[in-house]
Amino acid sequence: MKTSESKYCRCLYFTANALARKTEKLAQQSWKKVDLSPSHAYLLMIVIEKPGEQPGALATELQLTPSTITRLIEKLEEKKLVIRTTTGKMANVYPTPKAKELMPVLQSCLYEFYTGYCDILGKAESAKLVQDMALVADKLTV
Amino acid sequence: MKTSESKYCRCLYFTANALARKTEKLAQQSWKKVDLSPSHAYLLMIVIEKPGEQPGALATELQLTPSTITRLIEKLEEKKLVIRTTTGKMANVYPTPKAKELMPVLQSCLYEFYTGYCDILGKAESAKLVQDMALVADKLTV
DNA sequence: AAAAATTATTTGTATATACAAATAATACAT
DNA sequence: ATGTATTATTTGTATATACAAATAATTTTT
Repeated sequence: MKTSESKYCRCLYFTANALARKTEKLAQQSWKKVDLSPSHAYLLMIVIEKPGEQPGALATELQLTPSTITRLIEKLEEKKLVIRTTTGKMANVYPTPKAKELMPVLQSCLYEFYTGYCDILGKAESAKLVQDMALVADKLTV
Repeated sequence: MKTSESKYCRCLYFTANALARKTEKLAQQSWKKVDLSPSHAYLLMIVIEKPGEQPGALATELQLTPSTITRLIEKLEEKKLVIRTTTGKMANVYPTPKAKELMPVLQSCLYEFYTGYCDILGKAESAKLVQDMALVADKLTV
């Protein structure tokens, strides 16, 4: 079945969302082996790479709202993968040793995901699309 | 602020989702005046155009799951914009007169949304992107 | 230095969507 | 014709995300 048969389904809203749902599903597969959703996995990788970064900065980096970051961190904390220290109004998020040990597996999940879609779409084509989408997302930022 | 500063944020998953969130927000603006979410509005327009279509077919057309369609229909029913008739295991969804009257406004919302992003992105460029994304979504369909 | 404004984070609640199970009806096989 | 399989829809529940309000701390103004 071809994507979007209706004339109403040929617009940016529809297509962007449909593609996001498809990639979400694909990514979920790739990170299933570490029992993390893609969002949790990306956040965790950033925290491992930049220990102590603040929720607000993480929100900016991941283009999610602060409240969403709080929710993601809560779950990673439950899983003993990060800890939060609060000094004043600021919070800092650090990876636990358990998280650091997990890093190679996380990276292999990322690699698997990446090669998975490159196999289907072609490396250059998917890189181009990612770049175009990022550019458009920037332009649409109010 | 540029989209995705982290090296982890340069992949299909991240970019597709970020773009989808941006367009979702933009679309919400456009349909606010009819007090409908973009998904509800698109579904309603299809129902007006193809009265009596079944939930399963609507799910296929909108690339959403049947359960999501049920939920969307429920809300449109509450708002007296559609009615559902159930014959046997099948259901048919019809627009109410109220919905038909609303159609021109819905189309003007769609037009506003469309011209809104074309103004920012360029008509040809956005058409190209939409086409590319649809193609990729198709290829990623398992 | 006290009051007001700003900033960072969290919490309560809401929306969009999906998965899995339940339900119900039709079609198929024997 | 009866039992089995298939199909269409709905329901219960879960996830991802956001908005608005609440909280708490820092900075600015007076």
